[in-house]
Order: sequence, then structure tokens, then C-alpha cells
Amino acid sequence: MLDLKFVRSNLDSIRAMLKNRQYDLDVSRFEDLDQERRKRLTVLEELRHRRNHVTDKIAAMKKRGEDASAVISEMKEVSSSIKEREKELPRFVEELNELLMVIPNMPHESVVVGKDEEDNPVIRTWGEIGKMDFEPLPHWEIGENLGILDFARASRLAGSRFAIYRGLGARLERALINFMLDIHTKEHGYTEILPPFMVNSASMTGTGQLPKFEEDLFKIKGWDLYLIPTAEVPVTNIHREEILSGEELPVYYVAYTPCFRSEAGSYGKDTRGLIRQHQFNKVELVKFTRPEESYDELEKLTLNAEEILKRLELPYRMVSLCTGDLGFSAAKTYDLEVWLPGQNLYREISSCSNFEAFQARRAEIRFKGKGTRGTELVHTLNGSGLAVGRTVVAILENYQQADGSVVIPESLKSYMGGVDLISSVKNEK
RNA sequence: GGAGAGAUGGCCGAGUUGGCUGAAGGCGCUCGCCUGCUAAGCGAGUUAGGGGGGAAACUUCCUACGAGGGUUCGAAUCCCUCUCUCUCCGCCA
Repeated sequence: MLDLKFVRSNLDSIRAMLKNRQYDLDVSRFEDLDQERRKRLTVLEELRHRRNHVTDKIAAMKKRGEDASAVISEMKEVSSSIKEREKELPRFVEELNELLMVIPNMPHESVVVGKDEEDNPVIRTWGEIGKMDFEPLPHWEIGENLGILDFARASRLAGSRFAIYRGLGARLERALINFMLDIHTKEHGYTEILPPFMVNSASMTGTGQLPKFEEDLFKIKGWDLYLIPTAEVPVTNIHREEILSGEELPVYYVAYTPCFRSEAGSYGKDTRGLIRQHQFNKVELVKFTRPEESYDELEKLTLNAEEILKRLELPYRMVSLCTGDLGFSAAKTYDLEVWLPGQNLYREISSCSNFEAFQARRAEIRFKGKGTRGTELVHTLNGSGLAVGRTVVAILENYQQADGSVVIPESLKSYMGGVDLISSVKNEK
């Protein structure tokens, strides 16, 4: 959510921003709503002021034993007028709030104006795209051939967009989770969090999934609970409605969680394989920082995610999302895209964003500096470090051998209990 | 599921015969003083959100004692509903 006063005085740049983001949103109602709200608020506050004043007088009169009945009956009218106005005002506040809640964040000035992902500038590329002397297979074929991925039976259990991992496939997923968590906690200074995998609507609103994107979420019937689409939601909301002390910033959290997404509107897209599932695992990095440090922290956070790809020796590139591709709450986002030889393309494996104060304002996450008066909103950031299922995809496709087996990356071997190769024979064990 | 207790400021904790209590007291924190370090001591300050005025420092008003509603001229204090926390019993991984 943007700051009300900012919107009030920057309506034109808001309109330009919406256009750059390819948003079709009319903000012309804003000015009227805002003025009406303020007008009504002023009248109401004046009435309240009067009531407070006279009420004190009544107390004083009674204390002296005087008759206050005339003043009291006069106050009855004032009070009922206040009550009426108090009933009306929320309509305007809520309508204004609803409008404010669906306005996306202002992109950072460094974000390129563009239409869609085609316009995302590539910032850097890492690793050699190895030439294979055989025709590389897509990961779903590798996985099914090895018996480590089973999509057919998964659909029996839950339908499409689910997978069963088996044997060393399951082991590989688990190894990657531990590998990532260890690096981020031991080397990058993050505190490990294991949050609830379901959260209430206030949490979903805090990070921006609600009210605009409810159709992307799985809701628990009969409860005010949703399955989390990313650990960003529970972990960012840890400090919802809190005032942190300036000295404890920046706060770094890392969390492994499964993620649940309805993938509404993506019918027919990525129907094969692990790329787009209703449930997938992710290790997520979340930061709370001072405003002036958030862009440095975004660079560092992205490097932390890149480190995982480097250790696994997976070629990737980093792009900066243009205005048309930028997510609703983000001011700036770097995507890490891993090379997938089986599909001959780069595929998003991490998304690292600075939300500036956008989420903090919704979630009321503030901090108080030493010796300074008042509070300030923190900046929140997060990034995948990494999407685990897609990392499995990348390993299967990049480390596949001509005979259909898959070599385990060197740095991962210890996490695989010394296993260095997944072959159909070995997996039967 | 049954029976109780509770929810107050960054924290602890008063206040429940309704009326200068935005909230005693303490801790913490900030600034100053004092003491040749440290500790202790003294003085002052220290909730947040919003509206108006001001370039700003600041100032003024409104709101908030878990949330929502009610009673009343007036509610932290009385009534109702909800949420959450804790204790005991039952059930259960």
C-alpha cells in the first residue's frame, strides 16, 4: 500500500506508473473520496471536541452539586449526531482504503520501463552452458525413466500439477533443502524460521496477496485460513504490528516451507514436469531493513541466492524485471534464471525483491531509532534461495548423462549420504 | 469438547462504587549534572495513528486500555458478541 499523502500529492505520477505497469486502474475517484473523507472527519472531530469539553463541565457541576440537566439534554442531541456521523464515516474510509489497497507499488527509478518479460534487461550471466554430445532430455523424462519422479500416480492422489518423488528423488529434494538452509544460516547470517504453513487473512493482506489475488490462493473451508503461497507471507508477518528497535535491524530470516498455489489462469502452461505445481518446496530469504539500506540489502540478498547456484555449478543469468513484469508489491525485482538444457531455455528459479515500505505500511512494521523521535516504516525484502523443485529440475537436466543417469553435484554429495550418481539401478536399492 | 482466569504504554504492573488517567509506580531508553574508569546518585524527557495550521522547529484537535457492538451527557471501568492467551479435566499426533 502506498502512503495516502504521497498518493494525494502525486496522482499524476501514479497514473503514469499504472500505465508503465500495464495496469488498467482508474484513480479518478481518489480525489473526491479523499476530500469527502476529510471533510466529514473534520466535522466529526469538532463535534467530539465539543462533547469532551461540555462533558468535563458536567462533571464539575455535579461535583459542586449544581443542576446539570439542561446541559445534559443539550448534549443528548450532540451525542446522537456524533453517533450518526460515526456510522457514516467508515463507508468513505473503507472505499478510499479499497482503492489504495489495489494500487501497486511505485517501481524504483532504476527499473526499466517495458511491456513484458521480453523487455527485462539481463544484468549478468554466470557459468558455461555445456555442450552435450547427446540430445538432452527434459527433466520429466529423466525423472520418470529413473523412477524418481511419478506424475501419473500423483494425479491419482491429487490431480494434475502434483508430483510424487521417490527414492533418491525424494532424497535429492531433502538434500537440497538442508544444503540451502545450511549455507544461508551458517555462511550468510540468516536465522532459520519454521513458520505455520497456513495463515489468516490479515497476514495475507499484510504482504499484499489479499484482497487482490484471492483466486491464486487455496483457502481452508470454514476457516479464516489460507495455505501459504510462499514463506514470504508468514515470515514477513512475524513482525506485523510491531515496532522494532533500530539496533536490531537489519533482520535476516530464512525459512523452508512448502508453497501452495492455485495457478489460476495458467491452464495449459507448463503442464509437464515439476515447473508449475500446486505444491512445491522453497527456501525463502526475508529481510527487514532501514530504508536507506534496502537497496544494498537487495544486492546482497540476490548474491546469497546466486551463491547456491554457483555451488551447484548451475549456469544462470540475472535479469531485472521491467515495469510491465514487476509484481504488485515490489519496487524492484531481480529474477535468477537457471539454464535448462532439456528445454533449451532459461527458467526462473529465484525472484528477489525490495518492497520498500509497501508491505510494512500494510502490515504496520515499524522501527524506532535511538535518540530519534517517532517511528519509521521498515523496508521488507525477500527472495527465493532457491525454489527447490526447480533446482531439482536444473540438476536433472544439467547433470544428465548419455545413459540416462544423473551425476550429483560435488557440493551436494555429502547431503546425499555420499551418493554421487542416480541411475535406475541404484535407485532400486 | 467441559470448567475457570486473563488481555492496559518498549517491558513489568496499578486503576473495575463510570467524570482533568493517555493512563500511578517501576524497569528500560534519551538528554543533562555529578563522581578521576565501572557501579551508584541527581534532574528533565520518553505511546501510537489521524485531521488542521506552519517551510521547519513546533502547535492544536480527534482517536486508541485485545476486536466489535450496546447503555450513558460521559466508559479502561457497566452489559453483549467475538478473538487470543493461560490453568485444570477429557481426547489426541
